[in-house]
Amino acid sequence: MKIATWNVNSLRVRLAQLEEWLRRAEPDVLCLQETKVQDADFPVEAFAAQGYQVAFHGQPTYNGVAIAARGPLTDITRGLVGLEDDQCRALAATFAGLRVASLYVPNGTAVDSPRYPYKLGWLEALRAQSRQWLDRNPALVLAGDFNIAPEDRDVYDPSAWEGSVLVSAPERAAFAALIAEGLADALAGEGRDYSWWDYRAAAFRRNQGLRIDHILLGPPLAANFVRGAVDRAARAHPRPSDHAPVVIEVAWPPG
DNA sequence: ATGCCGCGCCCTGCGCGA
Repeated sequence: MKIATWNVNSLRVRLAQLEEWLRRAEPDVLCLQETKVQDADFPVEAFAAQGYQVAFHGQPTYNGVAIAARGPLTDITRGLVGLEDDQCRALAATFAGLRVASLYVPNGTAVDSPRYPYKLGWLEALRAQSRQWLDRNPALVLAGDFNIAPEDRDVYDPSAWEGSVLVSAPERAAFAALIAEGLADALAGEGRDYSWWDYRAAAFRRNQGLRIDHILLGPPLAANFVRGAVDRAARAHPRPSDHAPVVIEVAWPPG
């Protein structure tokens, strides 16, 4: 079972790349973020042509999440329980016995921005929602753009980033609280790599990146983790997203 | 210190991203 997540930074702009990438990477389930497409305009046929069923939760201009899978997606839910949010940032569905969530955690903008407490509140709602999901089905996958670099080794220049948004202590504490619910950061060990590089200042060429896109696994999936990696080739593509896909394999169903 | 780039949608400049 191949599980992937990719912040595409506009599905419309990246659709041809994504179609090519699906043929090459062959994920069984793919979580997308920053689709920036409202539901009426979602390119369902492009996915169907490659055998993928889709669920999506989008709005014009900003945000937008989706899940594509090689099989039926059931029990689709939008948003997070207990959180009023007019931004389309969370979508969950059940596929092949897995509970899969595609997540676009708010950026926060800066630690002194009004969007920063919104980010921390959003993360607390995600933690509470994850507790519920795990209690219902421990085969949980949280995949997406978390907009948090969990440790200094996930940052190309930790001293330059110290205390700023994406690395600040409260954000890292919120990430740790998610993990403490019983989730494993799939690429915390082997395969650990940056997942985002700024478009500006030739950041990708200079490998000035951050690891902010993550796949978190519930216990039965973490126990059957096989391998994982960041697909840097996608970031090297002409006119790329600023994020690269994260792809993992788990032995699922087990045995 | 700022912009460096890229996206969307219209204020084709500006907000936003990370």
